[in-house]
Amino acid sequence: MNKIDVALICKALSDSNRLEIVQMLSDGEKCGCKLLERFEITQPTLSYHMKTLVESGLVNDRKEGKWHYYSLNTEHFVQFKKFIEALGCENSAGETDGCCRC
Amino acid sequence: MNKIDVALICKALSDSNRLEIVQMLSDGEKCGCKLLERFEITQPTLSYHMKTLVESGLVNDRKEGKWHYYSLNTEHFVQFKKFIEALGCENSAGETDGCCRC
DNA sequence: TAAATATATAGATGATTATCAATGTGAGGG
DNA sequence: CCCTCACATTGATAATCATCTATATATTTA
Repeated sequence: MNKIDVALICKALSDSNRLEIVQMLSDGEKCGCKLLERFEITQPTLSYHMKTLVESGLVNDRKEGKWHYYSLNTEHFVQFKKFIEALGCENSAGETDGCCRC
Repeated sequence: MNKIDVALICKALSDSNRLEIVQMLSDGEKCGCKLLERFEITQPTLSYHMKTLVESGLVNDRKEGKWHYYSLNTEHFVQFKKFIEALGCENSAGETDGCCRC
């Protein structure tokens, strides 16, 4: 995962509605209409946010009948977390113990 | 640290220039002119990005003579990492072992 | 087949973003 | 006291964002 991918995910998480959607999905997959109930936004706006999340790679979209089930893309999410975890940690070759100061 | 703070930090990290600045600062504090050397942007644009980072709480700004020294706000950064680490982890009360599946 | 439901798309709008050139400010040096 | 250097601010601009209303599409149900 490179800088561009991470920046895209950060952009996806830079809206508090979308952050809350991700929190809700951590509990397991949910369909769009269930998500919509929890927000004070219109259906097209939710659709727009879900598109943003899916395109960032953070969320999966599974269609079943007339429903869309959204879930976290765990693989991608873990990679993102690793990048953020490493960010802000000195990784210079000069370190003798192989550990950063964070 | 609440959702609004996290969304603000994510917004600050949603630009690959700023992501790279944070990477550079992980190596220790740097002055603006040193940072500027590494990018293909003008000085006002760097100034704008640094303001964004400082206002997100992620970066400290220390003035010394005519220089500005920027460094990571470790405390804030650690809190952000904790939030992201917890995000996407089920924390429901039903869990018996107190651990999430991530 | 017609109605209802879940979602997407199109088009509009006001707000915000990233960027620049030009200029202002404050500190040091000759 | 002027000049230079590091940085901020202003004003402009083109692009993107978040949101809405209106409408289209696809699927299930009566």
